[in-house]
Amino acid sequence: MTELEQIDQAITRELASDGRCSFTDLAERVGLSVSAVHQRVRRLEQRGVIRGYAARLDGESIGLPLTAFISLTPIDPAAPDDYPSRLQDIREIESCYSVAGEESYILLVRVASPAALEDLLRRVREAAKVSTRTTVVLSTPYEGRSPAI
Amino acid sequence: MTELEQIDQAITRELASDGRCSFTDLAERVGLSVSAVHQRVRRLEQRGVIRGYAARLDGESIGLPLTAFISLTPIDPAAPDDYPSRLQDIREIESCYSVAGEESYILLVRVASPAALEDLLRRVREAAKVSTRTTVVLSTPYEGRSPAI
DNA sequence: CATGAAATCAAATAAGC
DNA sequence: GCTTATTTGATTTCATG
Repeated sequence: MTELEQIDQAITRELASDGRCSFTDLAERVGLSVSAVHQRVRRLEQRGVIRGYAARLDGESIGLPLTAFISLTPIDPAAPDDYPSRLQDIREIESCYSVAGEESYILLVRVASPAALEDLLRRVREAAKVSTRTTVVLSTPYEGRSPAI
Repeated sequence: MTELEQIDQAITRELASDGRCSFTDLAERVGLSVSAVHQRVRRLEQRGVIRGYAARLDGESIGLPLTAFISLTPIDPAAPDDYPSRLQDIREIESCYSVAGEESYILLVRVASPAALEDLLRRVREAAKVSTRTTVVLSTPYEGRSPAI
């Protein structure tokens, strides 16, 4: 992990907020030739600085209007700590964080309905042998803003 | 909010996991002509189904190795509920969720160091007149996976 | 709404500095 | 590692079914 220099910072910042921006535009914005930018972006991808690109989708429109956080607490504290792999096939789970604090993991999930959430919780408990605490999201004032770099 | 038909679902699914995919590739993957796909993507963007595109960045590489959840509880329950706008200029906050449950809001933040987190917490408390509970992320097994559509 | 063709523009590679 | 030049391929518009 080596510090990003100015120009790479500028490129990642642009792509964080406008992931489909053309190399041509990018080159203008950061003040470099198109092929220089092209090389740098490829390098940032290879180094793993840029992990990929995603369209940000509206939950309502795609039929997944219900977002929730699910906190996991192991039932058996001596059980092996392999929760992420036990849960990775559950596609409603968009993110999985291992955390310090009262709980061991926090999941961010998106589902179609309360009934779907109920079913998801059952599957999570069964797959991971955990107890759960669920916090339903009422609204999302903002999400996925660009990092402060 | 009208149901997405099959082909638009396929397009959004592709772009969710590969946001920089060319229209040409997209057309092949969904089995339509390039210009038809082009029209549909523009339409999905205009309808707000696709809210934008983002590069997914590696926290370590961009100098923000510390991720945390901050839960907010209003100090004065009678105060106006304008926390998101009071906090929106704090760039370390990537997401802001209004939630049901013990707390009122959950923030997802990324910072450079424990000291930066301490400073951020001070600014959040001051700006929003809230008490905070912070859960530090130890690792992120996965994040931002494509929605289950 | 989809297609196919035409024109414009961008991406990708290579050569030279 | 940047630049310019070149080729290849993608984007975008438009006319048409």
